Amino acid sequence: MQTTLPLASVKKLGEFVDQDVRLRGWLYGGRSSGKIAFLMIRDGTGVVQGVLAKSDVEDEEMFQAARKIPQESSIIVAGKVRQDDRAPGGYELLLSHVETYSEAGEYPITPKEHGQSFLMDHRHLWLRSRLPHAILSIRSSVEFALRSFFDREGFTLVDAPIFTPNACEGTSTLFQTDYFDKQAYLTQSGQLYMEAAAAAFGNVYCFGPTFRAEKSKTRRHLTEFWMLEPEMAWADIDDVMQLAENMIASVIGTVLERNAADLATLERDPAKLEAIRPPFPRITYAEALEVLAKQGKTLAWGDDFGGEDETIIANSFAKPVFVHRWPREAKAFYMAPDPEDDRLVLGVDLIAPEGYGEIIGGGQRADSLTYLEEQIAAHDLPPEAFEWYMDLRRFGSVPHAGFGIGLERFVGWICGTHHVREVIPFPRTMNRLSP
RNA sequence: UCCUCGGUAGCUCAGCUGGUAGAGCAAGCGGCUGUUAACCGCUGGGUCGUAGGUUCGAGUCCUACCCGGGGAGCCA
Repeated sequence: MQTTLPLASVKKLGEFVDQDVRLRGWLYGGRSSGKIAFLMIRDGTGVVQGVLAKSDVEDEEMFQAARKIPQESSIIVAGKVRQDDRAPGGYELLLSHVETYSEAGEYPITPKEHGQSFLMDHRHLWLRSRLPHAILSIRSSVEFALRSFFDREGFTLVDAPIFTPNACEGTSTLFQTDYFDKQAYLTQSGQLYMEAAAAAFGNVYCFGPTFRAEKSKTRRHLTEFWMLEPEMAWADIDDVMQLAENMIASVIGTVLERNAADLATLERDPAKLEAIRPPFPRITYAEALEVLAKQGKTLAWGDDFGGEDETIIANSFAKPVFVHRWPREAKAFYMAPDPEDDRLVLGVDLIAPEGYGEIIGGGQRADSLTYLEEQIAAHDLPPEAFEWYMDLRRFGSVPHAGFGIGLERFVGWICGTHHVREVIPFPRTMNRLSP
């Protein structure tokens, strides 16, 4: 074949209309009749229909061979790009040459329906299919948009460690591992490290995998998930809410701009995302209890919300909703006390619309050394594990605040997926460690 | 850990009050010049999750266990 032909990609076919090009990819599927064959060719950037007419190819042998190429074989083709409304995507390739680089065995994922479990067992192959491809493309945009947003806002990326020496919020949900002659744990959160970094750089964030050994089997849980955690020095709970809503609006704007085709593949209505503009509603924990009571769901003061409660609250608003000022017992030891009500701490959660639940948790951190010492004792935590953390209050303590956003819940909401395992390339859940 | 639903061909499933295994798709062969999860014909394909039990006879009923889906608690 003529290797001098320009190499095209499916995404850029529009630049080669009426030209002969080469394309390298995989056979996604196809149909054929006696004298014409349609090959769906996938190259990673998209899928294009190749049309192979018996009269157009170099010899009949190539036509007969091309009809029988097994699904997902890697192929190199040549042909003329043509605009045609009959083709999905608007362009098709009038093939003159089809060459198999590596013939595939019997491919397990067929065009018919499969169960979740079967597909996840073949996740390494399932990634090639349209829906996972669209979802993971959006995930890539979200990560890009998050980093861009924080970079524009003047935040410094400071990577937090994955191995941590001590159980900071109880051991039951931590993965334990041997670390030479000691025990180590996989990180649950980079927050305490970000508090240290904020005193060095001002505004910082970390972004990486975190681990929870919770035996949770729900559509919102993974044992390994990605979390982005910004932390700001000289900041309070209101700064947290403002940063969070600007971040979410910015990311959604990027996805709407870059991934319109992916959202269409997922049949996700962009109008629901276009409506997500700041400011988001802000209600206190006490007000949230009233919202629930009006819907006939009465909770005692101090109770945390279940998944169903979060959905009721979310459905009462058109946008994501902040719930702030929580009972001290419901939140972690490092939360700053509310100066106006000592039963409360300055924590804030953001509940996503449409039942996607809590996607952000954060708040203002306690900056008083004596208050923190009391809280560590009250929570029965080993004080020696927090010596370095207490140093942050001994050497120039400032009001500071931050939050963590769960990437998979965020992407799941944007994509409208049923389960968070669909939005991470290789999910880790209680019952799945491979592929 | 608890509650709940499920495990039958490569896949998705049907299989009635117990009577000896089915469909569609996939695969293989053949046909068809505009297909969109193409269509038409033919062919091959099974330790019914595992181990016991009841019965003349178990995919079907009983017991235990294993595996998976969904949910609760906890969380992002």
